[in-house]
Amino acid sequence: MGYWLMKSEPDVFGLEHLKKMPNKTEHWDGVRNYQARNFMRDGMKVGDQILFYHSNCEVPGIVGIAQVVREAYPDHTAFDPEAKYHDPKSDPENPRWYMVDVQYVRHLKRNISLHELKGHAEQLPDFPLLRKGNRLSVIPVSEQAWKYILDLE
DNA sequence: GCCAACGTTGGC
DNA sequence: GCCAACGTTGGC
Repeated sequence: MGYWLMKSEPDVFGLEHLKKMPNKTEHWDGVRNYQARNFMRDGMKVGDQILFYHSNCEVPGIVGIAQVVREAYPDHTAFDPEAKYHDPKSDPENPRWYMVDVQYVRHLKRNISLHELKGHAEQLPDFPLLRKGNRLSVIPVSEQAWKYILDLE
């Protein structure tokens, strides 16, 4: 079983939004970073668990859990000239960007803020979120880090 | 709103 | 292939 962390801006699409979607499921479109794409396309499997992280907000941190319910397929929003994340270099014959479908699992009993996580940096040596300048929106999480973080809950 | 970090673009 | 310019992310 794989573990991941995905960032989202709660003002744009937060965990509450995901919970209210039909089937509590939404496609994770708009990823336009090659490293993040590769993690989604090559790494994510159905059933993988996701730490849902809120960024760019009052208290950035992990707020809940989601899971992968569909493996990577072309992000069609890249083909649409009207779409915010349109990419003229991506087309249906040769898609450049991919997305997965993500389903709401649950909120954490309490939010685990970035600030709090920083206090556990020693126990989370490989946790990319704590690295300076980290901007990836899709990040693999080790099983140890997954368990450690959920034990904080 | 500021700014550091970092990815991408494009001229050469 | 180098690197300056530029755009974006995201914490603060």
